[in-house]
Amino acid sequence: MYRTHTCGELRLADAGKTVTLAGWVQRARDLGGLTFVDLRDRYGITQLSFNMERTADLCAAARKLGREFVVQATGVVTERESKNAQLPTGEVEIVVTGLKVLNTAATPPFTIEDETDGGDELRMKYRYLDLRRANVRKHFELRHRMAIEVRNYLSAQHFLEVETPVLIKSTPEGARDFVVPSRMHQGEFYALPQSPQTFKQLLMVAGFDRYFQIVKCFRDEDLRADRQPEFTQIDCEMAFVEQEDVLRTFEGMAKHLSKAVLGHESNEAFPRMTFDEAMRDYGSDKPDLRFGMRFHELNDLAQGAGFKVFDEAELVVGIKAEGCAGWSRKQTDALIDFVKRPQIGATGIVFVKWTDEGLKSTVDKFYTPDQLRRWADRFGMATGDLLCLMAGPADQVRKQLNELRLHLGDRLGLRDPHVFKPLWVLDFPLLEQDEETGRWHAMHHPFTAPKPEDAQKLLEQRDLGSVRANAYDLVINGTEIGGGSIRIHDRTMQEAMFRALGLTDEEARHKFGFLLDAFEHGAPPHGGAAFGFDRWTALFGGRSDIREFIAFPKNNAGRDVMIDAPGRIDDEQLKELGIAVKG
RNA sequence: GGACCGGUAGUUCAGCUGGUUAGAAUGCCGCCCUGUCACGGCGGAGGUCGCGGGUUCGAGUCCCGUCCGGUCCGCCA
Repeated sequence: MYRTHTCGELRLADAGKTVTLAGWVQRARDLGGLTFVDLRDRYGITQLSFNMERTADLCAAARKLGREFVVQATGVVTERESKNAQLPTGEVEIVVTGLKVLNTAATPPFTIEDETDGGDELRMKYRYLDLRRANVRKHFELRHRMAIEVRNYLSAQHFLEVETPVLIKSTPEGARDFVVPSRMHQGEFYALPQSPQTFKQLLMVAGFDRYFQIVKCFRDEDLRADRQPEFTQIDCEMAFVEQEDVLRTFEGMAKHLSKAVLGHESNEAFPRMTFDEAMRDYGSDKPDLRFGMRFHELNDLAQGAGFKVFDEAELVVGIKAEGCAGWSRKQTDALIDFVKRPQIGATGIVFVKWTDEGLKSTVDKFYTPDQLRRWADRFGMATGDLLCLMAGPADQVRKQLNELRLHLGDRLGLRDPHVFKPLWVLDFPLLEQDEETGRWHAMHHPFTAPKPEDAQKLLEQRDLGSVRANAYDLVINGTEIGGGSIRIHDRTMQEAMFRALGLTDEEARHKFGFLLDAFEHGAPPHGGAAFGFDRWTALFGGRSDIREFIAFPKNNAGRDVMIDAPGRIDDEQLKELGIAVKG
């Protein structure tokens, strides 16, 4: 037997017991006649004590222990002469009577401590050492609790967990697929699923009624701090439901997770906003509602005064930064620099500040104090506030002002990671048009049903841009946590959708014939949702980088720097697969 | 595909408008120390300044290219 107890459980009440512990050497402190060793495992740290007078040989051995050696120690639990209140086990120590080195260890390249000296690159290369750190491990404990509670909730709601295949067929709609060559069918490829979408719909046709799965999904697209090529989704589908049923079910799940995992309890219904409202009031389809700064449009009050930038703009819109009227020229210039960066690409900001001397703007020569007064009224402005106004093409300027709003939220400390503000965004457009090619793309995915009142437009392929979908996103703190829709369950409608997306009937049959066929065999009305499990966990963990919550993540170039993947394969393997690689 | 930030000791970093032997902290090694817990004291080793080219009397420092890491835009049905 390697151990009788873990390193986190012994207390004063255990004094006198003879125990055996096993773990890693966190640190050894050699005081000359006395040596202390902090022994660490997943559960905590327990101090081992060695005394030169009583057990000289053991003490000598303890002095030779290096950091991260794996050792087994037997001894008597003893009350400490000087206690450590910082440690749960701090009142006791093990007076060691037997010590065995189970394995030595090279000096680690960074310290295994909460405040490590290791940079990201090293931490990822030696991820197995990084994961020894308590504050990294706690991310996985959180992830575990989240998964357990998702299962608890959904199971109680009669959802059935079903596994769907990972080797499927490429359907190049939307994201790029990862493909896997087939040895038995040379020249043919499987694809890894971007989501189990069609399979879960088929499970509805199968009459499973309610399905879920915590499942890996794959998308061959560029990475971000919150985007990995393989990620985990809480994937759900329900039969015989309308949008309201789905929203209620998953609002319930979000509240359950919040309560069970974070201890936050609330009976308040999540606020709801249509896509159009979100874009108009926040310039984003995922507004961060932890703070205000709602957009207000000023075309009617600001145009026609001879200020060309405003007069010629499609939209004049602004936000109010409370208490920022005292900002210096340098500070406001920094905001202008921020929005002028190529990533945002705005041309500038017009400021209006309300100080003790009254309203003052950077465009005073075009507007009377009375006019500025009317602007101020629209924003509910008070002394000390600062207005930031931007103008330009509507879509563009909304997007730019959204960036400025989030930036100001950060600067003013209004985005507290421990405050959670959920929001349902509803009524997304079914389709969006590619500006260059003029082609229509599904905004959510091609299985999303149009709103019943817009269904005729889709069937007749007219006015496609105005077709709304029964699609919804769950947004928390400005992060898209998940989304879903009521699906098409009718062959004719699904064919109309594929046609709108520019697929010929033949292409549609070739790619999705199995689904179209299934719709002719008694497909029930159904709908569902999917949630980004990594993102949700990171959010509850107060972080925005999902890599911190994935045991072995990829770097920003899609590489696993620990195992050095992707890598080349042998010529022999290539030959078996019938694949020739250039270069 | 694009923009920006970074790369100097095992590690985290400093190194000014170019200047002679490139520093600190920590880690590591050695010696000392009987109540430490970030133990303490003394001593020591440790560097192709990512790589290549250029400018210059002289480059860690300036310029060009390149590689690596990170953030973002595009992309992500």
